Amino acid sequence: MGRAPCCEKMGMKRGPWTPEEDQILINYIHLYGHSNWRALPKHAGLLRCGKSCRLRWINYLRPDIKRGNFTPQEEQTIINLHEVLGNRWSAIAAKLPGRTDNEIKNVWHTHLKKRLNKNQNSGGDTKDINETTHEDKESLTVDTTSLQQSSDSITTFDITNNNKDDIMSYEDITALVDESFWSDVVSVDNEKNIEDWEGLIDINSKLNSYNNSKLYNDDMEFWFDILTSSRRIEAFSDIPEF
DNA sequence: AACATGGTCAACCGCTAGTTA
DNA sequence: ATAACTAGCGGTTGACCATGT
Repeated sequence: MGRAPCCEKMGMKRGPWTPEEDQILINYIHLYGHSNWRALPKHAGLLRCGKSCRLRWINYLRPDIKRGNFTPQEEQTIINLHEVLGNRWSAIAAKLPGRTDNEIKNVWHTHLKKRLNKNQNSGGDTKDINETTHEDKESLTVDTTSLQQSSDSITTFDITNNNKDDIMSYEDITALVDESFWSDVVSVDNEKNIEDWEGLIDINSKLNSYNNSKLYNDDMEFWFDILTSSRRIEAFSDIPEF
């Protein structure tokens, strides 16, 4: 695959955007949209590369951007989604209207990660998913408060083993994350109940596949299987470290 | 007041996936 | 089938600011 030539080689401007540049970009996008980022700066008369324009628009100039501090609910949502999705900032951002992946990433690295580490050291129960233990995998709780923009109610998906008969359905899990995201990585028929593929999942073989980077070249597919199948598998301690 | 240190965040870099010719 | 190209993503950097010494 080829690579687009770097903007600095084209004599493009870099660094912080000026209010004038912002205005030019806003005006242009309002008039013509942004169907082609690469051509946009040229047409708009900006000495920036398309990448830079796109980033500026998405992270700062978009009219639906929500500025200001994150609410405790938003922070909790990030923490919970991060536990499920990992560093998929764009997927997390999709669940936080008005927030950008860059912003969420920054908040995570500057606030939330430290807070979690603190909690961890003081006996807290929230851990990085890469370090999750058997017990952790059995008690992942996802608070989707902010997923429901039009509702004040809190919907919580509890996939603990407190109720072993209550299998988390595929629909439950897909409700947690962006549909398009899951449709990309899950190859199971949507109509099937999770129980239909009980027995098909063998954790060890999946781990082998994962390690071979053949079938599980996407971490989320791997974790999706782990999250769903772990409800059924007693001997989680057999999972090798990787 | 001057300097050091740490936190924050906008922007850049390098890569991959998807699309098109 | 392949190469060229673009959009988008996540990791990283560095400038700026606040706070501490």
